[in-house]
Amino acid sequence: MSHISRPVKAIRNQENADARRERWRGHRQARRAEFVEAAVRAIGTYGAEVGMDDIAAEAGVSKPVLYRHFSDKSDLYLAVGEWGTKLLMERIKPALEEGGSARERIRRIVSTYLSVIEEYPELYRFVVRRNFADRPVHTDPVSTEKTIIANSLSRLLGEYLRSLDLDSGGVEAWSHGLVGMVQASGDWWLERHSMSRDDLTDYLTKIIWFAIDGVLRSGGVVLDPDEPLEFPPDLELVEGEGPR
Amino acid sequence: MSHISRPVKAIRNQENADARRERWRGHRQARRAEFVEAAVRAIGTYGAEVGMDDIAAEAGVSKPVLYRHFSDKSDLYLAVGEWGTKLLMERIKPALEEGGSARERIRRIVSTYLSVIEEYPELYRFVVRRNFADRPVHTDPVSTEKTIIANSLSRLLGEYLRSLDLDSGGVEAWSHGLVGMVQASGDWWLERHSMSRDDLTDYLTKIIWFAIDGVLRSGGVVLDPDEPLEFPPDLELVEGEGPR
DNA sequence: GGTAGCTGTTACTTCTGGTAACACGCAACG
DNA sequence: CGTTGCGTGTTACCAGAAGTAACAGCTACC
Repeated sequence: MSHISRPVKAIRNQENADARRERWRGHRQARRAEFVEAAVRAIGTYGAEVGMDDIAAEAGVSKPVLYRHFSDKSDLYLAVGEWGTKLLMERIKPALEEGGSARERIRRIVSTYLSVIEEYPELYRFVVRRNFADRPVHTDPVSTEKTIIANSLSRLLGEYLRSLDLDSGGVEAWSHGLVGMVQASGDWWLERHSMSRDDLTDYLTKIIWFAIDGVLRSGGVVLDPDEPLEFPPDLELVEGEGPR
Repeated sequence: MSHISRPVKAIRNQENADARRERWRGHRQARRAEFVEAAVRAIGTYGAEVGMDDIAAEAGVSKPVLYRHFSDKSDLYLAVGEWGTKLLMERIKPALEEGGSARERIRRIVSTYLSVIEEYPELYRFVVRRNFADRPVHTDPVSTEKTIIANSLSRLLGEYLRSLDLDSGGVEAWSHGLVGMVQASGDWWLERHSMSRDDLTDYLTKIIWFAIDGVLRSGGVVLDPDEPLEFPPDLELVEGEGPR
C-alpha cells in the first residue's frame, strides 16, 4: 500500500534534489485551480448536487485525473469553499478600505455579502449547506470557511476594543455569532426573497450596529454611527486557527 | 407502478369506510415514534454518520420495515429533527414561563439551548450539520427546524413590538438572524469548549439584549433589562410557514 | 537509455440508499 | 366459514456514486 506507483499528492517533504519534481510545481497548482474552476462551473450548471463524474467531465478529463489532484471529495469541496471565500473577501476588501462611518462600513459589508450569495446561489448552497457528517469535524469546509471569516472579524473587533481599553473577552463568541447571524439571515432571504436586498441590508445593518453599540456603551464608549471612523481597516484572512 | 401491493404510506385520503385500515392508525404512529427513538439512540452510539442499516438494527428490524414508515432517509432525518426540536422547546418552555426580566429570560433561553446541545452533541451535529444538498430545499430538516424556531421568535417579537407601536418590518429577518447567531455560536463553542457555558451564555445574552435594546430605543422605547417584564410569554411552535 | 513525474484511459470494487418479491398473522368483512 | 386488507417480517437484489487498479504514452532530467 505504501508504494503506489507515482502518487501525485504524496509529496515527500524531504529535500528531494531531483529537479524533475520541481519542474511541475507551478503546473500542479495551476491544474488544481483549473479543476476548482471547473467544479464551480459544474455547480452552476448542475446545481449543488454535482457528482465527481460531472465535475470531471466539465473539466474535460476523467475521474481518476481529478483524484490525482484531490485526495477526496471533501478535499475538492474544501478547495471550492476556499475559492468562494477568496472571492467574497476580495469583494469585501474594497468595501472596507473605502472608510466611512461605522454604519456605512457595516452596511457595505453586509450588502456585499448579500450580493455575492445572490450572484452565486448554487455555489453558496453547495458550500454552505452541504455538510460532511461523515468526516471529522475539523475538515468540514463550511465551518472552516465560516471560522476563517469569523476569525478575521474577531481580530478586527478585538483590536478595536483593545484600542479603546475595553474588555475583549467576548469577541470571539460575538464574531462567530455575528457571522452566523448574517449567514442565517442571508440563507433565509435567499430561499424566500420576501424583501428586497436593500431592506434586508438595512435591517441587518441596524441590528449589528445596535449590538456593537451596546458593547461599546457598556464599556463607557459612545460612538456616533454616522461619524467617520479613523480606525484603520485591515480585515484579512486569518487562517491561524481553523475549527478545532 | 401505481399498483404496488399494499403500500403503507400511500394513504388515500378518500373515505375508505373499511375499518381494517383504521384499526392500525394509532399503531402506525407509535411505530414511527419508536423508530425515531431508535434512530436517536443509534446516532448516540454510532455518531452522526449512521446508516439506515444501523438504525434498523438498533430498532431490531430490517431495513425494509423502516422504509414502510419513512419514505426516505430525509424523511427519517426530518422526524429526528422534529424530535429534537420538540425536546428543545419543551426545555425552553418552562424557562420562558418563569417570567422575570428581559435579560433573565434571554439568559435562560440561551442557557437552555446550550445545555441541550451539550447534552446531545451527536444528535445536534446530526440534525444541524448534516444537510441534504441532493434534496429540494424545502425538505431540508435543518432549515425546517430553524425556521420553526425562528418563526416562533418572530411571532413573539412581532407581537411585542406591535404592542409598543413600533415598526415590526424587520422582525422576521432579525429572528432568523438571532437564531442563526445563537446556533453559530453554539456550534463554535461545541467544537472548542474554549470557554465555560456560563461565560458564553453571558456574552450571548449581552449581545442579544443590546440588539433588542437598540431596536426598542430606535423606536423611542427605553427598557430596563433587569426590570421584570409583564409581557405574556407564549412562545409556541409556529409551523405555519416552513422554508419556502 | 533509463527513469521520474506527469498525462490520460477503461474497468473495476465498494458502499449504501432504496426496492422486489416473497411468506406469515390477524382481524374485519361477506 | 373463506376471503380480503393491512400489518408483520425476511432475504436478496438493484442503482448510483465515490474511489481505485492497472494499464499506456509523453517529455525532460540524469
